[in-house]
Amino acid sequence: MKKHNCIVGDDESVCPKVKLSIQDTLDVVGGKWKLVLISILRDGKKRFRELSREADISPRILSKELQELEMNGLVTRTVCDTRPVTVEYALTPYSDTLSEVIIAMHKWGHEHRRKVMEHAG
Amino acid sequence: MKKHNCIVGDDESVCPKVKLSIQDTLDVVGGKWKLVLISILRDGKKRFRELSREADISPRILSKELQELEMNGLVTRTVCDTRPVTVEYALTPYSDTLSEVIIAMHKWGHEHRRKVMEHAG
DNA sequence: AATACCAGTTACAAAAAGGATACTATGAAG
DNA sequence: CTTCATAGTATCCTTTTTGTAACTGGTATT
Repeated sequence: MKKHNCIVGDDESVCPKVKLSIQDTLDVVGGKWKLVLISILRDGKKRFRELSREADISPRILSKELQELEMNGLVTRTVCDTRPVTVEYALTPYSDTLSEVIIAMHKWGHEHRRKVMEHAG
Repeated sequence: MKKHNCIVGDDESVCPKVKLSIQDTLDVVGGKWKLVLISILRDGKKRFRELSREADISPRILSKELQELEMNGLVTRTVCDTRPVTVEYALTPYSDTLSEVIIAMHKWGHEHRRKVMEHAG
């Protein structure tokens, strides 16, 4: 399956815009953790260990995910002059553009859980 | 990292609702293909090979993804009495509840691409 | 010096996802 | 009988993702 790197001049019938846009989004915030991390950071900036605990994610994965989010301009990493040194991760203004996505997923997950539970109970 | 199977009685500070809801959503439509397939099916029902071609996804993966979507009540599978037999996949009414998610991701991906391109160009 | 906390990194293993190819089974067309 | 199209499945392999545990390096506390 080839990469969808068809920025321009692509055959619309084979690689329609909607499919492309969704894949673009998934490239940036897809995977198991990125949207979870962003949703946690919406409560305010957090330090590395705090994020690790709150998301229940190991330091290795967390480090990688945060680097990718930083590279995509969604979070900032700030080293604080405390002892011991702490590092704060915060959302950028650009990450606000993801609000609709996160709110929609939050709402859907909530409703879906309700429906699954009432079906089970 | 433990499963987030805390349906009730969970410690809100460790497993807040937003994180949980998003993880619930990802459990159902996370991964590389499910939202892409749903977005394609929003144009109307498709047969197996059509989906395979349009999404550029191999039959093995497509089969697995469609089964999972069917199990979660998001698509229906209909065997048609044609020769050779064809199978139609279509969205269920319940899948409409994902519209906000899909539209939000579509919009974000589109805008993000615009921004990345203007920054590169 | 021993201990502990912070922010990671390294090394390794396991699991999940993805992909290529070939194959089944059915039925029609040539 | 061969070829083609349908919808998958089976097998094998590679890549990606995720996880565990231990470890570095810096600073402070006891």
